[in-house]
Amino acid sequence: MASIREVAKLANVSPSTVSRVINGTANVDEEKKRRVLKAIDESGFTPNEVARSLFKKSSKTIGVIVPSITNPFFTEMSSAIEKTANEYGYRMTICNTSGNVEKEKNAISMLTSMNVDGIVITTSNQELKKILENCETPIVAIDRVISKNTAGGYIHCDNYEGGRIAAQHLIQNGCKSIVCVRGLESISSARERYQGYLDVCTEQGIREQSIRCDYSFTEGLTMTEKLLEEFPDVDGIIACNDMVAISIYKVLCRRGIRVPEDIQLVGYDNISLAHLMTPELTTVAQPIEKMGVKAVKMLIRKETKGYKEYIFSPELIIRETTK
Amino acid sequence: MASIREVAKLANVSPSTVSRVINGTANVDEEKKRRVLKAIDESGFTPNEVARSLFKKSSKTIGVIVPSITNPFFTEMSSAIEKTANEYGYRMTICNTSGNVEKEKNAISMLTSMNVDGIVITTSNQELKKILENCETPIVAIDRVISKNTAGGYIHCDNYEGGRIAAQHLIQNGCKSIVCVRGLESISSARERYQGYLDVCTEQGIREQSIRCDYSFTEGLTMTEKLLEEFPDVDGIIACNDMVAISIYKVLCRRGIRVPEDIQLVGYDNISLAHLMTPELTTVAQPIEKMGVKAVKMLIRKETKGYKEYIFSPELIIRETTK
DNA sequence: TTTCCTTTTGAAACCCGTTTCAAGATGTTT
DNA sequence: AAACATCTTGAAACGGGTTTCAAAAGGAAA
Repeated sequence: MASIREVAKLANVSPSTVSRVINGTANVDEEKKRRVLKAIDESGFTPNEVARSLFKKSSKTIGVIVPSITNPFFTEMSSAIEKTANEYGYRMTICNTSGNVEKEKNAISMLTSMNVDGIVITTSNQELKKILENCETPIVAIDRVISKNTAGGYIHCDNYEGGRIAAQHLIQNGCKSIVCVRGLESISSARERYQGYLDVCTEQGIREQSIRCDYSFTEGLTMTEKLLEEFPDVDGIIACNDMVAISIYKVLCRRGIRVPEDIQLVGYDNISLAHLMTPELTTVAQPIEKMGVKAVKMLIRKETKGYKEYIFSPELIIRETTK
Repeated sequence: MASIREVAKLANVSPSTVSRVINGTANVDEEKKRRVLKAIDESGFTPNEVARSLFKKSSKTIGVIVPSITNPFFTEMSSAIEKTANEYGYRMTICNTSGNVEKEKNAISMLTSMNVDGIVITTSNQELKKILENCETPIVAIDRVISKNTAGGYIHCDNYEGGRIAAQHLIQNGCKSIVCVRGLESISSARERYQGYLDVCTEQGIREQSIRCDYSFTEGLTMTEKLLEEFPDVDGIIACNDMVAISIYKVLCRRGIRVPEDIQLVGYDNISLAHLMTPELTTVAQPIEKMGVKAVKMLIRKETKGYKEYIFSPELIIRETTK
């Protein structure tokens, strides 16, 4: 691979001049510029990004740390991040952690030592609080809060309101026995959604019924079985996310339970699959793309000094799994 | 951020010694080693990966270039790649190209100038042939071939056989009017699958019927409408992938057409959603994970000198959308 | 023609971890 | 005690762009 010094030799100028031609950082004599461009072309030179970022302390990269790269919520978010990053001349690199603290720590130190210009992270581990506070790289937490007022940004959608919306919708639709398939207690967004559901229940004098479930569809499957056993009179289910809603639907269907006639079902997130599945899934939409876009903008504009919170509003999308 | 020279000063040794302690590349006096470790701990030093990879010409990273990061086939593949890469002490960075040649070229030059240790690419653009041939970084094409015998590896699943399997299954199940929703002509894997379908049709004296469709579910939706208009007597559909199969199912369902009673449907890929959807999707499985794992192994073991082809076998997974 | 200002240019330092090389230290053999 | 082998260690060079700084060159004003 040709280096800038070889190009310089070919064009009979100094490396500095070549650098100036490449980056347009200073005026260069037209004749020399032509020679340099010719030399670059002939040698097939491409500037070495590593050397560049070593000096610049910037790699024009946004790092994304997520608990799963197969979960559509995160891929749709990452997709938006990547697209936006590209628009601003940045790349994206994804790290998958499976929610594992060690992997998260690794990912952070890896990304910072790669000179990424910003990190978007979705995590629930309180342990990371100190690390993130001492991290010089701009960081925004997305979807899940690590700790309010920790340095960095926090982008989320009003989960409490989302939980309320879902519960209210089912009650309005005549449900008397609503079960909330709540996410893990450790996940802030899941706790908030549950709280929204709970408050509506107490306000309306409806019994609280819930069951815990992580965000995977395998667990969605087994938890639905358990749910039906524990709450045989259930007529409305709020799922912790759309993937789980899909698996709940599968089990109900298998059991011959009709949706929405016997049980009404509402998901959460509005991933594109919610619209694509049959029947189409009623769900509480989060503006997934907008959240990703906002995260990138905050990072690039360096709006993460101190603590910056940005809250989006959820929206109920009524489709076919509720009346 | 502390540098190795600061650590050296703190520990009262030379930077070389610090480097040797970090990497265990040479014996270091126990007492000095202790001082160095103490200094590292106190200063919170982490080696700068950029400087490291500048010298080493390796970033311990595998680059992945895919046409979409929301398509489950690619995310499941990337997930396997990431997991395997991690096991070998490598990271993964994903580039999304939307099938755009310019973005693909950019991604390649970006990744090589980042000193990635290997590239996994899924592309159909013949234009890249020369670039890939001249690329010093090990490359493996996955799923789609760029050109046989081009330098690098090529990992795929026998698509011709997959097309045959799907067609044979439908014929055995009594289908008389089978429509192949074939993928884009530009995509080698799609061409091969179609060829498999076609050959079975001629062998069995069945009429060839097909319609083109890209791998997005939006097009899947509109193409199904067109399909039903053009082939009103259709009783079997082979989809170019599972996502399209899901959208085909949606349209059929909407029209009141029963699956599998009126029309039998077989997908392709066996993404995890195929199992999760209701009804469960009969599909031709590709060993997505194994393909990803193999790609990483080939790259890390530097088995890509010359041309290395590795073919997996497809497998019919009979579920609920066929009789 | 001299002086001053502006522009262009290359040498060298810089970013920071790694490695080579040779010197210094320690130990062993004869 | 001399000669030799082995280990430990730091100085310096390296990788490849970028930037600073000062010199050189060109142009304009006096």
